[in-house]
Amino acid sequence: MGITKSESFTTEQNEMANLFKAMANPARVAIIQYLLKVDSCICGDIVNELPLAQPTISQHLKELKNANIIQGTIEGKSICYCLNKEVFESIGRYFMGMYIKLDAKCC
Amino acid sequence: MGITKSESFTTEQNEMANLFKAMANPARVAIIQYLLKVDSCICGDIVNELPLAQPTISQHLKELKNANIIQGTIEGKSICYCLNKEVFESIGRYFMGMYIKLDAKCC
DNA sequence: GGTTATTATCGTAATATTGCAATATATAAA
DNA sequence: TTTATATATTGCAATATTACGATAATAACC
Repeated sequence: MGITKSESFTTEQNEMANLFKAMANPARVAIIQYLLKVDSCICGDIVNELPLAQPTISQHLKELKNANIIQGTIEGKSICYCLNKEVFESIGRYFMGMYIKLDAKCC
Repeated sequence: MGITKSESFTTEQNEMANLFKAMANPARVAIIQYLLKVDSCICGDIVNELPLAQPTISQHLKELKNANIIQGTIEGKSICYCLNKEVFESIGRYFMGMYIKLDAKCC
């Protein structure tokens, strides 16, 4: 055992879990916050900003890109990264929708 | 290494990461969705609903409770679980706030 | 007390994640 | 074409997560 039983759950449940997993690390939260502040930047900027090695940052950027949270555009010899606006809107709606649906009646 | 360098990041960044981590698993997403549907239930109901063993469900409930996503109240020999409304409001606001801050200008 | 029902904990095996050094790749500049 | 710059990939060690069987803890009921 030790492996998540993904096949036992719906595609939507797995997609939500993967989206949260992409944000479930302080370095990736910091990258998202930094991108929110500067709008867009190159990988090297983040390496200078965070106390992590370049390969580590590169790996985190890859995971954020796989989850469609950020996008990267080649610009000469560097790559320009920025946040994907739609993702944050849809996550926000997901949670606000839950909040509205939620009854105050609890145990 | 292999350990997350939590001490290198802010308390807020670690708290957000931990909150996402608590939801970064399809079983826990399914538990949250089930609780949204039924308002409240006991552990045994979730064991019947999901294809996971009782100790596994119990462990997932513990993690959700640690993250303050759910709360459990002792009711006789069983425990009644329900969602914490405030958490979903605050996460929703976090993302909607990001969406509003986000400029359309990307790379 | 003894029994049953419900949930939690312990121990463990399998797998996933994190971080980095070393190295590879790609593009621009000289 | 060599050199410098920027990012990605590989390989690995340390640690974390996932799932479950066995077992413990707790509370109601007789």
